[in-house]
Amino acid sequence: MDRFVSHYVLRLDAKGRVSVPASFRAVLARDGFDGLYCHPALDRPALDAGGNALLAEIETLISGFPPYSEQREQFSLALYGTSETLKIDCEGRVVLTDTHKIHAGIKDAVIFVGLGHKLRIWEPGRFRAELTEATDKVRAFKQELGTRTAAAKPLGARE
Amino acid sequence: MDRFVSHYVLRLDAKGRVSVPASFRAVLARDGFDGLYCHPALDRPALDAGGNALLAEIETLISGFPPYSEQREQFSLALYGTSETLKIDCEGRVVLTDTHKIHAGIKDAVIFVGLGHKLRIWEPGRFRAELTEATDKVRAFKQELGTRTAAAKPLGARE
DNA sequence: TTGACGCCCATATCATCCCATGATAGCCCA
DNA sequence: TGGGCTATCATGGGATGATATGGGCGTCAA
Repeated sequence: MDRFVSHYVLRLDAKGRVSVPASFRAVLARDGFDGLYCHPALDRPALDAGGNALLAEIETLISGFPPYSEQREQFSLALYGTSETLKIDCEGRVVLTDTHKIHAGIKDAVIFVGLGHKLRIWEPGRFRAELTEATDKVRAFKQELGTRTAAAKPLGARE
Repeated sequence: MDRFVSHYVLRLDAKGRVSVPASFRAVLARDGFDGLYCHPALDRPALDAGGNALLAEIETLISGFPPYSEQREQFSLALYGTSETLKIDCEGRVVLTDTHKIHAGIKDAVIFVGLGHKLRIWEPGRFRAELTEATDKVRAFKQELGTRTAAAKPLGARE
């Protein structure tokens, strides 16, 4: 498997360490990235993390703005400036920074959520709220898609 | 055969394992996917499962939204974040996660239903209810189609 | 010194692997 | 055509290994 899939609840130990799920470590290893690149999500109380695929996405986003433009500076700061490359110890654990933990409201447990090319780290309670909301919206969108498809032309999306 | 067809009732054993029907395993093998990709169906108490064909469908859907867009984030979360790649042991069995079993109301038996490019996993009782309802709708639609067809031209739509 | 961090080892739980058994269906041969 | 054999498949249980997690110790820097 070459993408981050599924979600896992993991607990922080007394030293603040948390295991990165084995399947995610496997994706990172395949991606060729040593460590875990991590930054606060732009508009959520969560952390985005990943490897080279995430870095490439960020690079693409930033290079889309003209050099020295205000937006480029701001996105560089928000994405590069606040990020960390966490080391993964030989048991597969990382230590989140205090800044990141505060941003996501993380105390003694986290949820790692696979989003395909990257993963997201949540405080478990907040994740459940987010998931409910996303599920509702996706469901509504699917209904709309279904009725539209039936009435007009197919969109290429089946089912 | 390169698609999932027919349906099979299988029972979970004491460890929660359930055999994937041999014919479905054959389709997965031909598809080149190792394991069984599985996620909760968006608007039904059932699970959608499959291999590369299903993943490709999801990938196509998600990549249709721009990076960092709200919809992309929600679809990634609802589809990738809630999915699992189940391993198939050498006897052809998988273990469903508790979350998935709860979503589908699965206890000690399941029914695997082929849907062509993917398959769906139901608790048998709920499947029968769904089947009854679907049959009624199809029958009504067919009647409607018949009267319309008699008056005008055929639509080419099957089923 | 003290605290943070990296490295090492210990352990319990759970998943995976491996082998065994019973049932069924398809095949071969008389 | 009928009977027996065999391959395939679903199912069951024990053993082994991986993984998450906890804690000890040394090192480096403030």
